[in-house]
Amino acid sequence: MPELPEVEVTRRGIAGPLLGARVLQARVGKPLRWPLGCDTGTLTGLRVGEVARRGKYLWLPLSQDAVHEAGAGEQMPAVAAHGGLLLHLGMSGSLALVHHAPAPGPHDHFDLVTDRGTLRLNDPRRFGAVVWSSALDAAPAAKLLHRLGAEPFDPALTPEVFHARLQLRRAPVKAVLLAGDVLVGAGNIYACEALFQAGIHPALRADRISRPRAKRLLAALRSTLARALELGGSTLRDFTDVHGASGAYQAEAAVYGRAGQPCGRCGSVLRRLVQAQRSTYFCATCQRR
DNA sequence: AGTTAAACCTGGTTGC
DNA sequence: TGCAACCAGGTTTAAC
Repeated sequence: MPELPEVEVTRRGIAGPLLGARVLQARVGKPLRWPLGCDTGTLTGLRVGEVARRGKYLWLPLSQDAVHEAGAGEQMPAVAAHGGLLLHLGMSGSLALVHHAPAPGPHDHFDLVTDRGTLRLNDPRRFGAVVWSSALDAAPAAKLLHRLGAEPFDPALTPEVFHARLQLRRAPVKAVLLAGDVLVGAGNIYACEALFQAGIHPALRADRISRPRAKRLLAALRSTLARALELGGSTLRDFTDVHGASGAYQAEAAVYGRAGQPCGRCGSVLRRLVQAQRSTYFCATCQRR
């Protein structure tokens, strides 16, 4: 489900409302990809900082108040707890922010109850994750983030840098994009769409992409992700923003999920192939090796 | 070292 | 209608 646009839509939906919110309680449901890594009680009383995104991960900073609020005689930890939650929406996850949360449904696997509302993770397939980490650059968060490639809109990712990184890879360009270690954010939908827009065959080896074509691919990735963000992401089945609204990009997809339909540019029948265990959709006429 | 399968889950759709 | 097979926005881990 969630690729960079969906995760960023989610981040924008929760960052403002949750900034400065106090955690009243946390609840975990069925197991997700990894255990939370702390007792739910550890989160109680902490305040939420500025929610950030790295790739498809969200980071919710949580820290003790600067002001010591404990009354005399109350037990306080010697060192104030601070850290945060690293969240991933996996394949089918979405976050909702509601003021009066109903009883959790069968797929609601994490609640962060705050004085500004309840942040609830719904994730039928449970490939998502909510993991406590003492800092973004400490384990376990650092271990999960360190392999990630460049942010697609990072100005430091120039066409020259992108091309140079692709030159090091012999795998099909589609597989390299999905791996996320050159550039993060593009998942199956947007990798297919960007390759179509750039006119590049998905099976082309990454190291066979010329400098001009790499430049065109980077531009296509950026415009595809930016357009999806404008439309609130894509909703195939599960994804909604924090208010429950669906994305609209899927209706604009030129190739994704359209095998058997005519290409909107040339009229050829769009095709599907499997790469790295994922479906790739493409136009064999418009996309050249 | 670098690329490719297997694994984690649930549920909707397709086809016999 | 029932049931099996296949498919789905991801990514770590193990195996060639």
